[in-house]
Amino acid sequence: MTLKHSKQRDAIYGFLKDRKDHPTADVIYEAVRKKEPNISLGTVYRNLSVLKETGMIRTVEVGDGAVHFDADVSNHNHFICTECGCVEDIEMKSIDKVREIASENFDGKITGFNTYFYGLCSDCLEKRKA
Amino acid sequence: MTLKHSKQRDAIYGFLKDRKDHPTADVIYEAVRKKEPNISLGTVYRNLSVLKETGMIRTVEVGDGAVHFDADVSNHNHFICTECGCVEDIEMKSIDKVREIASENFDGKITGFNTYFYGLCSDCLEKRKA
DNA sequence: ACTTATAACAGTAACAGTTATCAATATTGA
DNA sequence: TCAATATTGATAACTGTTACTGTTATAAGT
Repeated sequence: MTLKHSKQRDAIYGFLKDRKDHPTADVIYEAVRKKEPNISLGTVYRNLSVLKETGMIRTVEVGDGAVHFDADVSNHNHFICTECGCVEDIEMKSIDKVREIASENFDGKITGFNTYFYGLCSDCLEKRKA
Repeated sequence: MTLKHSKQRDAIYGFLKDRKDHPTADVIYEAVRKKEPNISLGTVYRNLSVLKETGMIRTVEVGDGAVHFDADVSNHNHFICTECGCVEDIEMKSIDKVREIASENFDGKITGFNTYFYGLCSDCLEKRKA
């Protein structure tokens, strides 16, 4: 199945790649609709899944029921605020050490991992102090 | 809202605490039905959510669309096989170091984290070799 | 440019997991 | 035993997502 070009897919990826938050399919749909008013929600889901398969985007499982999407496929992890639900990137040098530690105690083969951090984002932390 | 005792909740927790896999609500429902044939799926969901709120169980977000449940609330992490989808506990001494590393590069407050490991479980690894 | 093959589309119905509603029942404390 | 209310079973509703269908857009060959 060779990919064909489509402006809908362009619009979706174009929107996502400028983003550092991690929108859901629904948010992406509403946003892309401003450029492509006739786009269908099904098209958004279909293309997000194609983009994921081709490795252009990744998914982030926040645990709120919906899947979030991230056009930054570099090796990084995520922080989820338990108060406002926002999702932020979190940079960690030396996190790859984690895989080594885990592999020592496991007899299968570990190919990758995701770490999700929970807590209060700096905004919510500020609001609590006030 | 003070909790009242219920045999349905007992049955659910009783089933879950003997388990080292991480069943979904649906699996729990089918299993508990053998002891409590009249139990409703809604009751299962309701009690799982109560048990989680009271800290007796925790949820595991495997990323397969359904929420998995774990009666082991001790500090441990999970491995998800990308082939068969099974979920296993993974023991890691010194994983708490991860939080420290992450906190250094983040200006909110990190209260906890979950790491999900992906790869091939020992069974699937064996099958591939054969 | 015209044709053909097929990926992608919009629209919508269907689906899975979960939550909410509600009248009836079970548990608790007085 | 009685009243207060948490819990229940049954079911309807809701949400995020996927599948289906007839139509349109894209790419490649002529």
